[in-house]
Amino acid sequence: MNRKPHVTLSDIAKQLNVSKVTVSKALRGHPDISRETTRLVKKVAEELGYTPNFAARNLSSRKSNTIGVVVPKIAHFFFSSIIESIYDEAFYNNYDIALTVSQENAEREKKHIETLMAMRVDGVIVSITQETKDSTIFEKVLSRNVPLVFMDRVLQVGGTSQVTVDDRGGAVKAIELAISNGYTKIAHIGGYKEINIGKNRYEGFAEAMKKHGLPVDPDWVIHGGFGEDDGYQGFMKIYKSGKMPEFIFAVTYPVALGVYAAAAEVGVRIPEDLDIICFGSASINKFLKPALTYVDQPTRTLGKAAVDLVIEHIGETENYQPKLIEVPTELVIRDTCIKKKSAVNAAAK
Amino acid sequence: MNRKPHVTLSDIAKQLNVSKVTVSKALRGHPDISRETTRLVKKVAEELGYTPNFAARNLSSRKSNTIGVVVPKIAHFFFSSIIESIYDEAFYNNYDIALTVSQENAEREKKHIETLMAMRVDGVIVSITQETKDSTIFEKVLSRNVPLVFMDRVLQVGGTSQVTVDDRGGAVKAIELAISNGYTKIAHIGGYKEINIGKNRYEGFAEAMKKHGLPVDPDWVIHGGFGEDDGYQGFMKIYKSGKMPEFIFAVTYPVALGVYAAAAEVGVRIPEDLDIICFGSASINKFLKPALTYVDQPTRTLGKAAVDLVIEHIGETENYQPKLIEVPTELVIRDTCIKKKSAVNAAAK
DNA sequence: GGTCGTAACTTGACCGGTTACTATGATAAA
DNA sequence: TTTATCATAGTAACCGGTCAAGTTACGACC
Repeated sequence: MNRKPHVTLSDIAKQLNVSKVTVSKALRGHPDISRETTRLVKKVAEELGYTPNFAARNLSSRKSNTIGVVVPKIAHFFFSSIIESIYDEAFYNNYDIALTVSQENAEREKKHIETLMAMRVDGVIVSITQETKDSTIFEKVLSRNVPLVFMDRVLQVGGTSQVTVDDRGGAVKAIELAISNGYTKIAHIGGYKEINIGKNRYEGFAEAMKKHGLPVDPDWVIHGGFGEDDGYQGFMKIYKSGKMPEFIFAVTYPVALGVYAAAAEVGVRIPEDLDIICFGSASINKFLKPALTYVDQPTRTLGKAAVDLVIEHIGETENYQPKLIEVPTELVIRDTCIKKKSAVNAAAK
Repeated sequence: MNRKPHVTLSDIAKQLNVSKVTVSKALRGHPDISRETTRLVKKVAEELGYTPNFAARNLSSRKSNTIGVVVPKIAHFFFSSIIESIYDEAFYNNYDIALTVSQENAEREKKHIETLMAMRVDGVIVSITQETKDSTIFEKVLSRNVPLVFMDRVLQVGGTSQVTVDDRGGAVKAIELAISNGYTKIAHIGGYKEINIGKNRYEGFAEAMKKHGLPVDPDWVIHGGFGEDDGYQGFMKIYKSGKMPEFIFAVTYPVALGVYAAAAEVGVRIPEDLDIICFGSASINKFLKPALTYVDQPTRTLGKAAVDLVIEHIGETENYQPKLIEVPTELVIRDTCIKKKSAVNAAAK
């Protein structure tokens, strides 16, 4: 296999005795060039095995036709399905995606965003890490006039658009379902309060409790991360406190799984001894026993909306108005968060 | 927010009254430039908020420092965890990753590879789709002298390196475990035979059966895809045939899940009525009831090996020797594929 | 004093496209 | 016949870097 330098526009031009501009225009279907010439150019390009050089194209046209994406995790249903929808929507709109994964690490997130800037992506979609606090890197993106859209996990930075889930409303729905099923001793294993999804889900929980005149026991409100281990630890903390709630509202699906694991370990039965509901789901939920009742987040809608939003902003050369899109949630009833058995009689509610 | 054109090397150069080459070299830590000048350049670069332009860099240096990756799926544990390890290893070696997802669609796969070529990625890692048959696009990659490494799912194309799993050996281990547990009526819900993982797992199955003098019933060997639905259909096909095996060897984890779903639907209990083992796992396996006993594929090893291999090939300017790496599997025992309880019951079935 | 080596820069070309103008011949309008 | 217009194509500059090959100043060495 001998080194075959890449075919360029000039190679095609030489072959046809035209200028490279003609070739460039022909390949892009520019009306300047006649049907016949265009046909010839395309034919020769094919024969020679021409492959455009994106670096050259991006450099001279000052756009990359690429949207940068930064997500905290990839091996989780929520994000991987969002990513699939982002790819689909970008593909449909003829954009490329530059995907990066921060692994819930703020420093890595910053590096990735710098790389995306260096790639001169036309826009950026970010779902921040659990630990992201510093907004300077995002302000830098904005100051460069690069459209920035936060998705699901957002940071308050002026001028950015957001696509979020109705976390507060979803949490209220979840708690009200629990209450309507006769539960009063309700705990919440939540995420960090510093991040919107943690904060809003907690607030929805608190709001619903208050509205129904139920006390919120501080020992029954745990704040931590969004992973399985956080759920495990959260449960154990509550368990060891000695007083058990009847019901847990978990901030994410992995957290709920952590609760399952911990409960199994200490012999607490779900849903008999402890019932549960959570935010988000996974493709395997139907195989879980008991399958979790959950607040569904429409991942496809989220991804599509985020892409559409950046593209819209890319179109607007001048000062665009940031948009805040909030997509509604839906309760999906499965095997948990069912009518409380011992309280069936007292279900005069 | 007013349009602020990007800061370039020349901007920094002007400010310091040096040439842009000096700036370029300084930023790269080239020994040509004095400590003092380098310090100054970096300081001004920082002040001005310089961000390199990768397109320009790639164009003039003729390399992108990027590895292209094409996978068929992303929302599945196997691939998403491989991808995480690919990112980690690339990050460690200072390479960027351009990730694309073919969605098991050969045409899309081809398009993605063309995009990667246009990006002039330094190397490509591919896990082909279920339906990929045509190898011309891959030959095109090779003819361009771009290192190509197939990962897990491979196509036989001369000159490519491969990182695969010991599918055949893993299948043999799985079947022998079943046999040692007393099973003789063993079915296989397999993948397409045209693709290595489907072919080799099937062959391992057949080899083990033959070795132990067990018959392979053609009705008990199903070939299809690698998804949950394929498992569901596969089970139903066997179930409707009227004669049930005691044991199923599923080609992938999702296929096994499909079997779970189908079995539950028709009231076949796992593992009592029908026992099962599969290739691959998922993070939620421990929550599955019964948790699947499986042939573990070391995803982190796969991803890392693939990246190391491309990088190695990128290093070698001249004709490199393709390498075939096969990583071993391991049996992980959980709740299925356990000792057969009663040969009488099973036989009476 | 002349030659050489070296540290520290600079010059100019080039990577492979795109873009804004310019040029040419043919045809239509005046 | 002259001028305006249009369809087609060409020219030259530029995008923001990198690379190879100079250039300059200065001390060392014989």
